[in-house]
Amino acid sequence: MSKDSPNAASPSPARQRRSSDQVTLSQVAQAAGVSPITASRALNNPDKVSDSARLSVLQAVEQLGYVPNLVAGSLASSRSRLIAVIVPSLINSVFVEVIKGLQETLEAEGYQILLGNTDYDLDREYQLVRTFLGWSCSALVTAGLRHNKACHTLLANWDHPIMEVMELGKGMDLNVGLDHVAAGRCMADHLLDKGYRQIVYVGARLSQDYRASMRYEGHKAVLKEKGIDAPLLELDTLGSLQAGAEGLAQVLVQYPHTQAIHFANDDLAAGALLAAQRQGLSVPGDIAIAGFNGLPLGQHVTPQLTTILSPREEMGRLAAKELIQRLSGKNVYRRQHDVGFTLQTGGST
Amino acid sequence: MSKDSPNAASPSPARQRRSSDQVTLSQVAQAAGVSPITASRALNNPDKVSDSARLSVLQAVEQLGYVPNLVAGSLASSRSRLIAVIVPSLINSVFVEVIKGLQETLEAEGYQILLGNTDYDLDREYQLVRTFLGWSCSALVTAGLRHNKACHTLLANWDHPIMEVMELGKGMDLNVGLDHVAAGRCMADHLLDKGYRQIVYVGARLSQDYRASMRYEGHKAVLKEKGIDAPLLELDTLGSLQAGAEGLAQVLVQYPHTQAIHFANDDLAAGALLAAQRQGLSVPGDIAIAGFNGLPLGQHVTPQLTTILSPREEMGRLAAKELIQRLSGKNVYRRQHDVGFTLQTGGST
DNA sequence: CTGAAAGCGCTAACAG
DNA sequence: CTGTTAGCGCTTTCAG
Repeated sequence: MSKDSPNAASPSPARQRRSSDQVTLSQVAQAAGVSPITASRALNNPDKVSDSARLSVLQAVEQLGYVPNLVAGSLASSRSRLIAVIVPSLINSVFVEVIKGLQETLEAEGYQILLGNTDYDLDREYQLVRTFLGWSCSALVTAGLRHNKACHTLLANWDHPIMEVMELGKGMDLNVGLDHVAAGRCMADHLLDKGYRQIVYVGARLSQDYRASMRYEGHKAVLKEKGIDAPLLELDTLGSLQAGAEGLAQVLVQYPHTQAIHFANDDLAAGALLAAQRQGLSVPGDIAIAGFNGLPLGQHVTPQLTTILSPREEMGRLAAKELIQRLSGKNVYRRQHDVGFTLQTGGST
Repeated sequence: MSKDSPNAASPSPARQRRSSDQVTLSQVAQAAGVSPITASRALNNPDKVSDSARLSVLQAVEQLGYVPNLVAGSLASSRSRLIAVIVPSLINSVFVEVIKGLQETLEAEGYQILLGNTDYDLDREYQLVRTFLGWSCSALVTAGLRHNKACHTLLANWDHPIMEVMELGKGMDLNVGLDHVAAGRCMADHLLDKGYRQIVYVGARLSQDYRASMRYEGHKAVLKEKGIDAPLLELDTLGSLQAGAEGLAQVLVQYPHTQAIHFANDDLAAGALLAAQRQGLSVPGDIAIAGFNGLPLGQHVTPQLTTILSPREEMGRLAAKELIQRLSGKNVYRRQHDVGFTLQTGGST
């Protein structure tokens, strides 16, 4: 009268589930002549198992072609080794470089990246965060410190590490980035040093790329301190070489006496520089051009682009290292890391 | 004498698991006054539930701040809405553009991307595939048709869609890409048309970037047909503007009579073109330069770079669409899509 | 349209 | 070092 007897007139009828043909850990254990939990330990905590047990388990794994079901493991342990990474854009190479730094460091530690793209939409970010929390991610990385209210609430109540990268400020947990206002000031200082007084700041979609507008704030502050106007030209197209060329054209029309253009990034700046070249304008003779990011491109155009170099891959690597520290139980304090930036003076100013 | 009585002297002592404070679907159901399964249906199959039930469930979700546990759902249903995407590099913007196309299409359908980077290492690819299969991914996308044997076996026995992108050929399942040999032929034809006869092909790490070497094969075949030598210069550094500049320098030394350089990609070609500019070499007067990819950069340098445009984001979008078709049960046939390429003639040749 | 029961495959907790 | 037991939170199956 065993409960499991197939013929028993038990109240619960035999209910079958479509069992996938996947090899399970129990099968491995059986083949190895140990209990499932020992097989589990042989794979996840090899030290806590005898050599002979470990060996026969590994052998059985090989033989049966066992692939661990990570979903089941995560549910049971409520740990996933999944790291959510949320960026506003993949077109902008800047974020990709941060992802690269994150990825090479995290993957080496056995973490996997779950990638989300908000397209600069904070509501989208909230949706992504919800989804990712549902995957019991071990940690979450977002580009930027700004979130909508729902997202903020959700994250504030989440008890895993949160890493906010790119900019520096009052974050939710961990923070690795640089001071964009200071970067804007730095470049403005440089342009003033060089003797330019008629300076236009050109950016693209600043309401979205608010870090670029922080740089403009720094830029403007410096000029205001000297009593100099800081006109702003905002382009409607995304930052790109093409947009930079258009930016140059618009500046020449709207502000004909301009001596220097401070572009929000190197894509725009290089686009303008190459366009100037095509039009026979001398840089910096007719007009000086500066950018931000320190993309390789800027170092290969003639004249070399004056820009501010930000350590993007390094930012990703550092963020990943901090997270790994946290996830291994160390470093429980909130931490903020300023990765800094470097003014790179080229011939374009 | 209830089994669950906390004071019962039952043989199984009360074993507690650290229950996370997470709100569960059962709690939602209870708050809504329905059974868990009805709550589940209200969220996943809204049509199969009465309006009143759906409403009270959604209300309870809101009130309790319920976040679905996707891990548990996946385990129970063995479906995950996770798509594994494996690329060989994130530095090379080409793959990022494909990812972007995939991502915008997949995310719109509620799929999430699990990102892996092999660094051009097929063993690493195998490891990633194993891990990703463990997540019960709904489908897998890899860049390229080459896998090691273990990986091939694993994938051959996997019963979910597999999409191989970038190149065209005999794939495992679905395939979206372009013919790289033909692309190489196309550019070689163009260079011959223009009257060049001393042509060097310059690539970087061709054993890794085997698609570039397929293009070289096409290039070589065309030249051989005309009885013309097709010297190859292989750089040891990764493809970049810097490497392109070095490539130019090496060609000028090793093959001083060279009339044209066919570079494996636009990064190299643009790097060479900008370097030529700095050195006062005339392009194409002193030396002609051609690339591959159709990066925006090539259209902004002077002279414009002759290149072959490949529709990368489009490739990602198409791949995603095909996968979605397959995942919704349609389109059960093996499919191959040639996205083609376009010769873009610039002033550099 | 709704519900009860039975797992998905694995690991935490406890006991030997 | 090894095993037993009981879930993780959800969805499937079957039955109303």
